[in-house]
Amino acid sequence: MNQNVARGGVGRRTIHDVALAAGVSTATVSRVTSGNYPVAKATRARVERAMRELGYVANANARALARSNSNLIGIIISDMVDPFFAYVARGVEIEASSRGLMSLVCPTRGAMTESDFVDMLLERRAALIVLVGGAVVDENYHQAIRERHERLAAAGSRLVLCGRPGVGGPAPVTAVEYDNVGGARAITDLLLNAGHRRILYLGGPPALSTTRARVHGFVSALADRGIDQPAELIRTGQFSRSWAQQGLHDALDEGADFTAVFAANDIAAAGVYAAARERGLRIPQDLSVVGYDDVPVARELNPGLTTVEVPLEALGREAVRAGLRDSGSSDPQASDEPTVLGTRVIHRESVAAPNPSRRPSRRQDRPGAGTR
Amino acid sequence: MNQNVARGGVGRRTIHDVALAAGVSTATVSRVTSGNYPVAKATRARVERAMRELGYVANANARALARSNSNLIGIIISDMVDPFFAYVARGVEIEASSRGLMSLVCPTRGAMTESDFVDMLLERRAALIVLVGGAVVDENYHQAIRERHERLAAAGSRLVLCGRPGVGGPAPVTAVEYDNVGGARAITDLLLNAGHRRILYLGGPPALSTTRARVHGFVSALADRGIDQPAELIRTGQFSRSWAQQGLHDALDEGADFTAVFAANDIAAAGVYAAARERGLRIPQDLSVVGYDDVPVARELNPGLTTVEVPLEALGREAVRAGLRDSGSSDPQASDEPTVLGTRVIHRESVAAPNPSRRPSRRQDRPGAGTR
DNA sequence: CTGCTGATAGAAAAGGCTTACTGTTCGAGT
DNA sequence: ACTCGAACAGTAAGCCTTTTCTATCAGCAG
Repeated sequence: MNQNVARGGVGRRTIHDVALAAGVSTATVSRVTSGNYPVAKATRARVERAMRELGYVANANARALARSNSNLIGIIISDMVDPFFAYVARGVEIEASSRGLMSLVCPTRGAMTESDFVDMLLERRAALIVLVGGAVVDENYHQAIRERHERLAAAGSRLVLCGRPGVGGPAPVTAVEYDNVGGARAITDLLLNAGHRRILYLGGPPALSTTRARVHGFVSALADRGIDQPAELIRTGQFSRSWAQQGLHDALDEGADFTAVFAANDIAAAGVYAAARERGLRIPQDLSVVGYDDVPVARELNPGLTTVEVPLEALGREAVRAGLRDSGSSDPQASDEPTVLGTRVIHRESVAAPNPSRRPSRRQDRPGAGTR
Repeated sequence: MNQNVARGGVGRRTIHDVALAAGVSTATVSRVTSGNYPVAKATRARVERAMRELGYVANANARALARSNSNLIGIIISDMVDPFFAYVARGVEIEASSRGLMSLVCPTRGAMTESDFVDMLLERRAALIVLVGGAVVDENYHQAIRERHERLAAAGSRLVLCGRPGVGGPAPVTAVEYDNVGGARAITDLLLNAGHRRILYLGGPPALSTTRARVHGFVSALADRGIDQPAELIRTGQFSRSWAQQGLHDALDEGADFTAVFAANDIAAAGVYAAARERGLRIPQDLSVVGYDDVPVARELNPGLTTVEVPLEALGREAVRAGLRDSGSSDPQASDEPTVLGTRVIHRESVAAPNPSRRPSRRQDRPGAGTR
């Protein structure tokens, strides 16, 4: 065997070593590894043998430089321990790794912003960047997304929006969404059908597209029954458990009148459960509660939380499919209409008919009483 | 301004453009961006201005190639939606991004194996690879880890073990662990102090180092009180909720005699709760339950789960600190002793004194009865 | 026998950044 | 006034692959 020493790298073989060992040029080796150019059968075999014997593994960085495109896919999420994002990220990862792409997860909860991460991914020439989760859709939104999209396109990266509004126009940005309005409407109907008329909507950042859509579905379901939702029964803030917990306490302290709570998501619902327990309110006898997302905690809550299932993992998978789809066809219209995935109601035990004898009220219920 | 067109890339500026615009050589620009070589103040300012004006962003792939080391850090975990791993990964990510490294998450639950990912990370010249979670420690373990370690070291990558046994020897592999034995012992003592003598250990893959250590802590705490744990009360299998749920049903069906359950982790504990509810067993009156890890679900279970807190995020952070620590000092002994993080018991409401009148028994309790 | 075509394979030029070397400048020491 | 060395900046050789041309070779039609 050709015992030439590896140059460069730290003791690693390069395409050069393989070429020498196989008695071909580096170009041929490259053609064998990338497989997108004809190589004679015998030659291919020799090259493959040399690669095996030398334990050759291509330098992905050199490849990325030469191709000016890396096989990396950036997943920009808010927080990787939040199950909503974890499941979407998993979907992205599954679809990515099935195509040989590696997933860079970029949580914006820490010191880095979405924009920092986009820059870093740009430097890396990531193949695809998936922006996950709701966004603040103000007058700058479309402009900002479009600019980002163009900047990325110029560098050969693709952008896909996942769970936030698409951006149309002459060069639409690929988007994959799920049905927030429909889901909210469906679960509100469920509450309505159980007899509730005064429902507290609790949680979610007010400016976030997700919140807007859910609230919209909620309010319009009520409106369809001729119910006018009072402003004091829509309390937005954050998606967190602690915010919702405090939120329920506040609403009760202020004497708000409601028999059910629509928590902005399941995590918030957990906060509602906690506060209800602290108030000695039984779910669902004294208070019905519904959530959104159907993340695993929904089933661990006691009683089980009735909620809206969001196809989180499918959302992630679909995002990379859509993002990579039109790689071949140069037809920009292909990605014009955003994909939207359906949601469905998951029935558990947290909803019952309103209890006329016992309604949530001011602090006369001693707090901290526990479940019993 | 110098309006030279960007060469190469797709419309992007290169270090060359910046050099031209600033009237310096590319070497100088490089020195400004990397900051590891003195540059006169005025020159630096000019270069920085040029970069800003051109919107220059370095090509990370070219840099990685030239430096033969990318600013990537691989996190090899079993599953990104499992909170145990999600929290560790978050710790890694936080520490990584504070050093300008990006995190590649590599879940081995899918089609890829740990070894596949290691290869891919090798191709990329990842700066650090963190292997998270317990491992099957058989006769090959040390050998395999050591080999992997050497292969990585040869390519300039570092390896750190996180939550699995370290590998000593002449060139020890950096490891960061947490105290499984001590934690298990402590929470077993808590059960013992509450009066329990017959405790079922439930869950966790039998061969996994994590399971071994937890069971060891459990058994030795019992032994310290002169209790000999019968084999039928150690039931290992998987960490999953569903496995544990079925496991409790099986144990009960087989008439096993116990008053408390030590679930291998909190997720398994959730399964125990579910099965207990299906059996009409009240926690903690009829059955005490403890878990391990203290992931968020522990607090949502009702009653709150008494468990062992594992500093998951700190574990991840410490792993990258330790892995990157001895970059400077070439002293290999620096990482000899694995770091081990402490655990502590979190008291909630799932433990009570054993109930003499009511003990878990065969199927006479009608299943599916719910909580009420 | 000549010129052409198709299938392969090689040479060499990117691709963008880092860094060892090699200057150059300028102030300080003598 | 002269040498020395610090401080800074430029030159150019990498780092490893990909890919565009170009060359070679067989086989074949004319």
